[in-house]
Order: sequence, then C-alpha cells, then structure tokens
Amino acid sequence: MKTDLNENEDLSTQIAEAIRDAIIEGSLIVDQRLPSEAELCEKFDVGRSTVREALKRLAAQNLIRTQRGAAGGAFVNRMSFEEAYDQQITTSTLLLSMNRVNFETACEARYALERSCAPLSAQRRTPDQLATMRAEIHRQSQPGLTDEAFCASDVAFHRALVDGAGNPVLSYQLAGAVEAMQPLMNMITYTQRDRDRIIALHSQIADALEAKDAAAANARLIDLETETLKLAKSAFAARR
Amino acid sequence: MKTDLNENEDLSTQIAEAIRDAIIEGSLIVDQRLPSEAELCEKFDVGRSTVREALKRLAAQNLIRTQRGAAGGAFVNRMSFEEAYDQQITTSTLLLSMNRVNFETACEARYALERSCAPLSAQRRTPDQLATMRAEIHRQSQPGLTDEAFCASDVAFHRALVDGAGNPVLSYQLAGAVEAMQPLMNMITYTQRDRDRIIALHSQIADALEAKDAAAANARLIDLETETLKLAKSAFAARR
DNA sequence: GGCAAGTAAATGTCTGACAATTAGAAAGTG
DNA sequence: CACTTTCTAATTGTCAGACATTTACTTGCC
Repeated sequence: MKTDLNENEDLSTQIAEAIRDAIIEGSLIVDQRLPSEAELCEKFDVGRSTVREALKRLAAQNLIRTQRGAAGGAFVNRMSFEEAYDQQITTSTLLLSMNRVNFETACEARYALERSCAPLSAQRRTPDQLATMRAEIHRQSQPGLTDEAFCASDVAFHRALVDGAGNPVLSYQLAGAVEAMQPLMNMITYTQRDRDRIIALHSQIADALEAKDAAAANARLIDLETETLKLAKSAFAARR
Repeated sequence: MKTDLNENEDLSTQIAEAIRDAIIEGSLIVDQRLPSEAELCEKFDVGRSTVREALKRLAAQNLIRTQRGAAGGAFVNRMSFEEAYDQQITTSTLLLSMNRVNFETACEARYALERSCAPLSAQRRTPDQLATMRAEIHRQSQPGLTDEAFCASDVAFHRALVDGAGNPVLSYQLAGAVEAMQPLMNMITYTQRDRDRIIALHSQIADALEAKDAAAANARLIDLETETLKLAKSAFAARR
C-alpha cells in the first residue's frame, strides 16, 4: 500500500484512495483486517481523525465494515449483490433526477435492457417467478389502486421478468434502470383504459414467457415501450 | 430533515442517512449549501468530528462536494455521468471479483446487454464512433501486442459500440458490465489464431453497424460470445 | 471444568486548538 | 472614482488528548 501523500488533495481522500486501490488490486483480501486506526496513523503519519474520515469514506462505499471491541477493527467487506443493488439504485435515481434525463432516453434504455433479458427469461423462468408476475398482474387490476401502488406493482412485475433470466449480474445491472425510473413513472396519471392496456400487455408477456416464446415476449415489450412513451408524452403535455 | 437520532447505529451513519434522504427526496437541491459543520453540530446535537465523518461518507458517494474558505461549505453535488460511471465500475468490479461470479454468468450478462445496444447503435452510430472501432481493430492486429493491451483495446471497441447507441443511460449502465469483466478477461492467454478470429468478428460487427444491419451485428455478437466462452473454458481448464 | 470479574484493545464520540483557504470588507493610493 | 493592498471573519482541514463503549481474552475462584 502506498503511504506517501504529496498531492494537494485532502489527506483523508488520499488515504482512502490508497486503501481502496489496495483492495481492488487484491493486496487486501476479503475479510482481512486492516491495521488499527492507531497503526494507520503511524503508517501515514497523520492524526487519528484523518484516518477515521478515510475509513468512513470506504465504509460508505461498502468496501469495509468495522467492529468495535478487542478483536475489532476494519475488515475488507465482501461486496454483496444486495449492497451493490442499493448503491446502484441510489446512484441511478440521482443521476436521472438531477440531470433532467428526458423520459424518452430513460425509457428507451430500460426497455432495451429488459429485452436483453427476455430470451433468457423465456428459457429459464421458474414457476415461482411466473406466479409472481401473475400475482402482480392481478394486483394491478384491483379497483381503487392508487397510481403509485400501480407503479410499484409494475416495478415488481418487471423485476420478476428480469430475475427470470436467472443471471444475478443481469438482475443487478437492471435493478438500477428499472427502479430509477419509478419517480419518472410516478408522474403519470393512469386512466382505467390505460391500465387495462398495460395489464393486457403484461398478461401477454407472462403468457409468452410461460410458453417459452422469446420472440413474442420481445414483441410485447416493444408494444409496452410504445405505450409507455405515449402515456408519458400526453402526461408531460398536460402538465404544461 | 430528520434530526432525532435514536437507533443503535453509529451517529455518523444516521446523520449521513438523514442528509442523504433529504437530497434524494428533493428537500435539498443541487448546488444548495448545507448548513456549516458548526450548525449541523447544533442541529443534531453531536460533536464536530461526528458531523465531519457523516459528511465524508456523503462525499464518498459523490452526493456532496466541499469548499474551504469564507463562502465555503458543503454543497449538494450534481451527480455527473462521469462520476456515476466510476462508481458503477468500482462496484461492479468488486462484486465480480469477490463473489467468484463464474465467467459464464458474467459473459452471458455482458453480451446480452451489448446485444440490446446493437440495434440502436446500427441506427445511430456516428462516423466518429465507427472510426474508433476501426482504429481499435487495427491496434488489435498489431504484432507484439501484450494480452493486457489486447484486452484493453477490446474494451475500447465495445465501449464505442455501446456509445454508438447514443443513449447516455445505456452507456452508463453498460460501463459496469463491460469494464468489470476486464480482470476476468485478462486471465486469458490469446494465441495468434484466437486473436485473428476475434478481430475478424470485430470487423464484421463494425461492417454490420456501418451497413445499419442490426440483425447481422447481433448474430456476430452471438458468435463472439461463443468464441469468448470457448477461450475462457480452455484457459481455466489449463490453469488447473 | 465452569463461572465471574477484571483487563486490555479497539472503535465511537467530544472538546479545544491551530492551520489553511477564501470571499468580502476596509483602507490606502493614484 | 477606479484600483490595489491589507485585514478580517467564516469555514473546512488537521491534530492531540480525553473519555465512553464494546468485546475478546485472561485470571482467579469455586
């Protein structure tokens, strides 16, 4: 690990980078204990608060975890899919909301990514995942459902579709795209007829996946994208 | 912003969460100045080091930036695509390297995602992006290229393909998948014949995109996936 | 052997101090 | 007045020292 700090960046930033590089590069391995704060102070020749700030930076990125007590300390954390999901969703959500990404772009990306899952999902979807999709479709057809609840169920449906591909890396990648769009989707007001059309498409998608018909699933996803875009367009037009 | 801290988590964690929620929820907007450290101390009734650790956590996630001096302070940061890229790549790389995601899974995800870009890229790729692909193909055929340089050029080629879709959200999502695989790809030793096959496929992909032939591009991407898997399989077999 | 108290190591938090940086106010100068 | 220099105050960055809290381990007693 590099211990020389020259640049004009913050000390805590440089220390965090040095440790992060060591983790990425592999010289610090999972569950290995980092030197104690006192030892790091000596090694980098800085005060304890500086070291602590560096460690908090790493903790915020889920790179390390800390334990108190005698055998405690900072340990290299095994990045879990769960943690990675959360980070991804937070980042994606902020990216979209802060950069006025237009709805078309986000929507296009989302459905393009989803279509990449559909063929795999058609092959591998489990009965459980199909059941989840059916259940969400049923929920969506309940009368008196708020728009927000409808959107949440929509997200759950699409997650089941993505998870159907049985590829955790894909699920992780898609989580950001699908969930980050929810705030944008929530701006849409759905009439009953809108919902009926979406529910019909969801049903057809579930049918296609059940029949292992990848082409049909993709075709319905394209229809769904068109439908979503149309709704969004009129929603944003009405808003002005 | 919530200012009551009850749970048994670290104070700095709770404070960071409270501020982060305020940013996500929108009650703190881009470029807005947060209260000074001293004010936050009062507001949350904690010491300054605790507040500072919380702020460092947020800084590590690119949620805020800090400035020194009289009009300085912590400001809500506009998350840029660039910063999001970097975070995504770091997270994805660690996720893959620490969870022994098998090569097949990562490879499948990567090519599935890339294929979702290909149709868009066939429509929209700029002459500039085509030129980048050709240049990388040319570099790949240079004699005496190390395996690592070959892989790096491979990544650059695929990035150009993805960027060709002209959708920043897609580029951002794909960055993680493509770059995170590089360490895995670097474990492969390429014979000249391997390289020739890959280069030929790259050329065919570039040709297809230039001809706006989405179907051909997709077919060649499938071939490339098969080829990559085959190489990896023998590389890992040899390693044992 | 098993249980209880004590001990030491480590992180979590607070306080106070000083350094470094920077915007803006004040003062001086032509 | 316009311009430059100096001063001042606000704010983050860093350090040192103290104490609180948690926890594994040791020691001693039964």
